[in-house]
Amino acid sequence: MPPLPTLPPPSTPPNEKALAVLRAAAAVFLVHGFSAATTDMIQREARVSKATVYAHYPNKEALFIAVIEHECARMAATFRAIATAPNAISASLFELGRAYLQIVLSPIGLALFRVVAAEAPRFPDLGRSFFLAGPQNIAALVTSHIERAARAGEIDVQAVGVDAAAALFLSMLRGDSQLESLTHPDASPSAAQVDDWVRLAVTTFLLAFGKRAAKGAR
Amino acid sequence: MPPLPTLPPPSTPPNEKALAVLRAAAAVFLVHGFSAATTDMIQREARVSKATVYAHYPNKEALFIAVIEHECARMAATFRAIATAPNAISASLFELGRAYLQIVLSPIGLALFRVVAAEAPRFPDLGRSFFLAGPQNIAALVTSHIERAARAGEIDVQAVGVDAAAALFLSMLRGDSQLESLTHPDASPSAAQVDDWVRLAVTTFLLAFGKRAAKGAR
DNA sequence: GTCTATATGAAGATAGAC
DNA sequence: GTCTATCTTCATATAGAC
Repeated sequence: MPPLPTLPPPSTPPNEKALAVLRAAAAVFLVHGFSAATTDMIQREARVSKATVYAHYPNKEALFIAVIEHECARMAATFRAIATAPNAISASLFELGRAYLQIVLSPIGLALFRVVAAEAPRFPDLGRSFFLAGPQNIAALVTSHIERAARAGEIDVQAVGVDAAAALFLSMLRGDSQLESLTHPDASPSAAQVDDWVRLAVTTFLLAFGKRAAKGAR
Repeated sequence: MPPLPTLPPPSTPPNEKALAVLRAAAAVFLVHGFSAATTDMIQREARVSKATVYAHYPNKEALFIAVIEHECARMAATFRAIATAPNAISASLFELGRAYLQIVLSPIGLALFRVVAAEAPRFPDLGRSFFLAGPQNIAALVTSHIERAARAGEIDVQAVGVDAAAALFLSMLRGDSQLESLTHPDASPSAAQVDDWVRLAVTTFLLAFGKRAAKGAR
């Protein structure tokens, strides 16, 4: 009897310990930033010896880069999931906006932004990765949604163009909410507060680009 | 309501060396952030001995706090200068917006934002100081400008309120420009690019809140 | 690959002369 | 107040056994 083939480890089997290191590193780097984080913290958080950390990553910088790239990929996957979700076709600006803001204002979203903004001068590639995985990704989503709405005659964005309209919508969403959350780390915004922000952005967007009926009816 | 205390003047003794230390510390902290900055760098930059640094500031944290408070106070002063400038009464949204964006996107403005965002969890007071000195300050300015325009019948912001309208205008201004500058530290936006961003925000603001003639005339 | 133990350097902060 | 010299601690990274 041939031996039952043990389930072959997937192509790139991240070693169990290697994964523990990466997860621990994420936790530590996202809380303390690059410089204040120490390999000791990571080693302890991963319940692993210091040598094990260096067995999988050549140095602290490489580990940091791996962490941020990993988080960016997760963020990108989240946005792709929104894009391909069954309700995507009927997704309103409001739903899209709320999904975006919930990610941006989540503890991980804020921490990632803090770290990337702070370390972009030192790690320029990470700044670009973050921009592509997050803002760029969601902007493409919103743009296509706006394009559809424009073709359907629901809105008119000729004054600024589709891309700018999408960017402005996202800017209005992020604007104050992200700034307040970044500078007031104690207070986490409530779900109701988030909804208020989204409504405000949607209202203003439609005032600017909605068909005149919406405004004239007032 | 207790009177808003003006930011307490940073305890800067008129001492020549103390000022050199503070200026050097600003240069170092704004470039490297708190943790990566070392007192050696500051000492060297100030052309002063290490003991002199500690003669004026009890430790690295206190020096950092002094630096950030000082920069926030400078920023607040800049905005107050805009407010009281002779041309303030005739200042258009465009001029106000450009002044704001030039400060936000300046090397110091970006560096200050990076550092404050990164260190706000560790130094919550600095987050608050920054918010009051910068966004809050300029928002008050824009709000009063919008209020005047609304009373003059040039715009109608009843749909969202004056405060929200001001916040949205500033959010549209900052939005993409600040995000791109933060994540792409190599490329500094040109003056023309800045003007484009301001025009875009003003255009959209007027589309949303301008009297219908502006929109109907299109 | 994983551990314990350690080398090596640098950081924050101080002592003591002037 | 200011300097030179130094103390102490701790960080990154490695050596060598298993």
